[in-house]
Amino acid sequence: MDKIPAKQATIDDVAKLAGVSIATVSRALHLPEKVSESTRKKVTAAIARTGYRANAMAQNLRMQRSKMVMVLARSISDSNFPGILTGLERIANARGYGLLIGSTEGNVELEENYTRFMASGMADGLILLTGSMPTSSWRHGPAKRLPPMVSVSHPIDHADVSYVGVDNFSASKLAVEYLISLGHRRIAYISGPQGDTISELRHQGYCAALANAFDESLVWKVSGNGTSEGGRAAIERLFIKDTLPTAFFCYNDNTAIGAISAIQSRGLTVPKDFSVIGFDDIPFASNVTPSLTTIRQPRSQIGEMAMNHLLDNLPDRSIPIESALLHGDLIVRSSCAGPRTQF
Amino acid sequence: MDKIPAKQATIDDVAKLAGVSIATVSRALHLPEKVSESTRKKVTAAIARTGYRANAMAQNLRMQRSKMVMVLARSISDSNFPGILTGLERIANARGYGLLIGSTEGNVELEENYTRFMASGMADGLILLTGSMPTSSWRHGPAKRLPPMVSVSHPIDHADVSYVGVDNFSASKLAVEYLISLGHRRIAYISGPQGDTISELRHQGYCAALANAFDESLVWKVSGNGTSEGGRAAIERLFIKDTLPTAFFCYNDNTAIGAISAIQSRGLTVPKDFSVIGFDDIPFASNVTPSLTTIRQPRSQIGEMAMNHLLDNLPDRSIPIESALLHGDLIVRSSCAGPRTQF
DNA sequence: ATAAGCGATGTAAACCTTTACATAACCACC
DNA sequence: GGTGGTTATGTAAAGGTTTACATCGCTTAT
Repeated sequence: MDKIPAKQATIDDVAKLAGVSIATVSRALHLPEKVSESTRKKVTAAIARTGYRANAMAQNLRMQRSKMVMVLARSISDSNFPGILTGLERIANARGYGLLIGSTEGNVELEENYTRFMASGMADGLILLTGSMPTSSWRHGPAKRLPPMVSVSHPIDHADVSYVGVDNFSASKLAVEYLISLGHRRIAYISGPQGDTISELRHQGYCAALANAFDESLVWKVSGNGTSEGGRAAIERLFIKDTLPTAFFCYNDNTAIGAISAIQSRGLTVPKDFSVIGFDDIPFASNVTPSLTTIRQPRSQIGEMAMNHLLDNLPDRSIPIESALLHGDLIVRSSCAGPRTQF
Repeated sequence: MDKIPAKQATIDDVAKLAGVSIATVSRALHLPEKVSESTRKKVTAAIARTGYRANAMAQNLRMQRSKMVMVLARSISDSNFPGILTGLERIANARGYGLLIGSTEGNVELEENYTRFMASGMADGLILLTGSMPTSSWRHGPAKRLPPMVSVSHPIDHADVSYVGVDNFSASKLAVEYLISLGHRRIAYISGPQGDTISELRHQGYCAALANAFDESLVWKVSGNGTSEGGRAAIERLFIKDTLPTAFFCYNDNTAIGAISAIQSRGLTVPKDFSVIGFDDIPFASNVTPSLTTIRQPRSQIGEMAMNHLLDNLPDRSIPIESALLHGDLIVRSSCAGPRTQF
C-alpha cells in the first residue's frame, strides 16, 4: 500500500518512477520488442506500483478515434433487440470496443441529437437498427461525414450500406411450405405495418411458397401492424366473412399471439380449428398456449456478424458493401396441425 | 456548397475564417455573453460555413470527463432490462450524456474487462444492474478509483451506494393482501433463485401480509429460480402432496407463467382451480391466457430516477447516498379469483 | 491630462497520449 | 581509429479543446 495518490497516475509518473522517458513507457506497452528486457521490467514494475491506466480520452484524441460503436435503434423494447444487442456486445467487447446505445423512438429530434453526437467523433462506427439512414446526414454538412455503417435486421432501401439480417423471403417460404405440407391450402398472411419492408419480403416468401405448390394459388393478405393487438384485430375482421382460411402465417410472433388469443376467445381451438405460425421466435413463443410454431431469427449471430463486419471495415473503409442473409430455422411447437376436416 | 473539406473543421479553421482567436470562438460557444454581438455573429457564420463540430475527445480530455455513463447489467435479455434502459437512456440523452452498455453474464473476466474500461476514464458514472459491486474495484489499486454509482433494481448488500428500485416488500404485501381479499388462506410463495436478495424481500412482504391478516399464518415457500421452467417445476413438485394451496404468489411473471402452464397441463384451470399472481408486469403478462394479474414495476421511471440521481451527483459527488423505493401497482387481470369451494 | 476601471480579445499552458526524428552507445569491419 | 550499422532511448510535436492571465482600447472620474 503506497501513499494513496490523489489522482490517477499518468504516463509521466510511471516514467519518472522507472527512470525512463515517457516514450519508452509508451513503447514498453505497445511495442515491447523495441524495448530492452531490463527497462521493460522496470516499467512494468512502475506501472504496477502506480496503478497506472492509460487515459483513454488522451489516447483517442491522439489516435483520432473513439473505440466506440454507436447502436441506433428505433425502440429498445423491440422483442428482437436484446438478442441482437447481446451479439453486438459480445463482439464489440472482445475486440476492445465500447457500445453506445441510442433509441430514436421514431423521433427526428432525438435522431438528430445522436447524429450530432456522432459528428463530434464519439463513435467510430454505426449500427443501424432503424431501417433508415440517420436524418441530418444529408441535411447538414456538404460531404456525408458519417462513419462506416452496417444496417441490421431492417434493410434500408436505396442506400448502399452493408446489411445483415435473416433471409426473410426464404424463411417465410419455409414457414408456408410447412403449413402446406400439413395439408393446408387456404393460408392467409397477416401482415405487419403498412409499407414495412420486412413485411413485404415475408409476403413475397409466402406468395412464392403458394405459387410453387399450387397451380392456382390463393393469395390472402390481412393487414396487421406487428403487435398482438393488430393480430387480434385482424382475426376479428376476418371472422365476419363466411369463407375462412385454415391456417395463418403471421408477420411476427406478437401478431401470431394476438391471432391465437382472438381465435381462442371465439371458443375455437389452435391448432385443431386453425393453425398459426409466427416469425421471430421471441423468448415467449415457447410459453404461450399452445406453444408457438415459428421461424427462429438467429439474433445473436446476426449481431455478431454485423459487428464483426463493421469493425473489419473500421481502419480504412476498404471492405466493399455487402449483405449477409442468415438462415432462419423452423421451430416446430404446437400451434400448427393438419386442417380441420372441412367446416 | 463550399469546397468540400477533406477533414472535419477544427476550432482553428473557424477562428481563421472569422478573423478572431480560438479563445474567442470557444467563448462564443460557451460564454456568449462575454463576446460582443458583432464577433459572435462572425463566429456563428464561420461555424455554419465550415460545418464545425467541437471534437468531443479533445473536450473530454481537457475537461477531464467523458460525458458517458456506463450501464453494467447481468444480462441484457432480462425482461426488466429494456424498460429500465429506456428510462436511463431518455434522461442521459436529455442531459447530454451517452450510454455505454455492458453485460457481464455473471462472468468475472467480462466484468474486469469493463472495470478496466472504466478505470481508463471512459465513463463518468456507473449504473449497476448486477446486484454487486464491480469486481476488481478493491482488488486493484489502493484507493477505490470508481466513479459515482447508482445501483438499480438489484439492491447491493453491505455497500454504501445509492439505490433505486421498486419497493419489493410493500408491493409483495399488496399482492398477497389482494389474494387474501379474494378469500384465499392457503397461499404459497414460489421463490426466486436461492439467496436472491429480491426474492427474500418479496418473501418478507408475503409473510407480513399473512401475519397481518391471520392470527395463525401458514408460511409456504416453494423454491423456484426465476424462470418459467422453475415455476413449472415448482408446481410439479408441489402436486405430489395431498394438501395444496389455493393461490400462488410468484417471485416474478416468468415463474407465474410457468406455474400457470404446469397447472393447465394437469387439466386444471386458472383462476378457477388456482389463483396465480406474478411480479414485474413484463410486456407479455397481458398476452398469456389467462392474462396475468401482477405487480407492475415502474421500469422507465426507475431508470429515469436512477439516471437523474447519478447525474446530479457527477460534478462533485456531493449528494449523499440515498435510496428511492418506488411504488409498485397492482395490475388486476384474470389469473386470480376466489378460492375453489373446497376440494 | 492622467489614473482607474471595464469590456473585449488574444496568448499560451494544460489535459495525456503516440510517434517521427534525433541522439547515443556499442559493435564489427576495414 | 575511423566508418557504418544496429539497437535502445530521449526530445518534441501534434492531436483539439478550455481557460487563467495578460493586453489593449475606451470611458469616466479626478
